[in-house]
Amino acid sequence: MKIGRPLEFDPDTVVDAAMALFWEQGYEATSLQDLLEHMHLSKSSLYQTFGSKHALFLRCIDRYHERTMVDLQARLDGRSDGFQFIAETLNRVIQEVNELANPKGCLVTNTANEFAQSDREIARRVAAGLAGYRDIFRQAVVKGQREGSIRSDMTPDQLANYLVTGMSGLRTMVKAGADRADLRQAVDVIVTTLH
Amino acid sequence: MKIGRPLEFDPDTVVDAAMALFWEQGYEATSLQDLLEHMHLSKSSLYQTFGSKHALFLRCIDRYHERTMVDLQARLDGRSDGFQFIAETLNRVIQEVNELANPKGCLVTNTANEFAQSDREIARRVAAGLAGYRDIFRQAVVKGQREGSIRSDMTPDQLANYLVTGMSGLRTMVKAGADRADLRQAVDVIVTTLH
DNA sequence: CTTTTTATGGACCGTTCAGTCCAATTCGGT
DNA sequence: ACCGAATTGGACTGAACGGTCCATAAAAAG
Repeated sequence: MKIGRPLEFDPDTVVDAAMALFWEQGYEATSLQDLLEHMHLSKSSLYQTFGSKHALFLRCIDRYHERTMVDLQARLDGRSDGFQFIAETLNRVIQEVNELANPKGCLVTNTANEFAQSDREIARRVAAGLAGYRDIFRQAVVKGQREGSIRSDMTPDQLANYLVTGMSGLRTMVKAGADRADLRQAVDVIVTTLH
Repeated sequence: MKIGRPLEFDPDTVVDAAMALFWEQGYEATSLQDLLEHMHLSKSSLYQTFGSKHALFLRCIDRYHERTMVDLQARLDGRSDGFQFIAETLNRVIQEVNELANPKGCLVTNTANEFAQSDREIARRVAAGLAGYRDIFRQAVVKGQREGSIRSDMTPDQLANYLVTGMSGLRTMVKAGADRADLRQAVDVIVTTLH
């Protein structure tokens, strides 16, 4: 069995580069030119490996989702306090305001806002991404309720939907250029109302 | 003083048409071709009247902001109950899910998500738009606190930031294709926590 | 060293983009 | 009727878009 010339690049590495671009600029605003330069790939290699810009984008979303879920789950599992996990997760969104000049937000919610329901495959992935976030929050709420740090007069599902909504809202506020103080107030209310 | 040939169109009417397109599709996704067809204008007329696609967009945002603010203020003033106003405003966001196949959301928050801070003039208008929403909510909270229907252990500013965040989050959830039931739960929690 | 398999660079494609320009037209004022 | 001012349609522009294709290069297997 003959095997041809091997790839000169690591697929995961170049997908990471593409992901960073899409994350920062969105799908439409990221040109093939952009991608080729930052992935250090020739056009042929990109098309041979990924098929199309669209397919590459889907792959980036999948990778993003996978990574953020693993990260969130690890942070949740490695922490006894469900309430603290939630507070910390929301506060991380605010952190971006200082760290980046123009915050990238979350690839999933960015994509939700760019495409809405206009692309089936993308819509499916966005829905899956949101469902994942909701599930993480649900777990955290269950944990917090068991520990007594989160109110028990509302179901974990209710509070999970509430928290996903809150986090998405924060992301939009960050992109809209809201002051840190205003974001802080919003987070404070969300966190306070959990007790 | 001689006056030339008069315009064959009403500027306000054609701006409304452009606004609807930008609202539905976003700035980049709306081509000049699109605009010309829906505005029933020739290219020359558009450029002569508005200068550029970008300038037209700014004008659309201004018009949108002006109209929504007038509408919100009128609804707030014509209602004695601050709490009810807030509940109704949040519920209206959910309504879209049934009414439109793919919901348009809010032009201001859509724009925030599309451009973030990458365009100064747009960023300014987005910030102004959000500030307007926050002010409306602040008024409603003050009213509700006076009436006793809204908790008084938090300042109107705090709750206003909280509510703007919540509404923005709902908009993202709608675009992401969230179930009506899930949105309902999120709104219920937000509304409940106001008491 | 040859053959086979595959990657690669770069030329090329048709389309669409926002924007410019001008000749023809249309209307108000005199 | 005429003139001046302003609108209008349509041709045109250069650049950028995503995508295709092929000749060349390179490496692994025999």
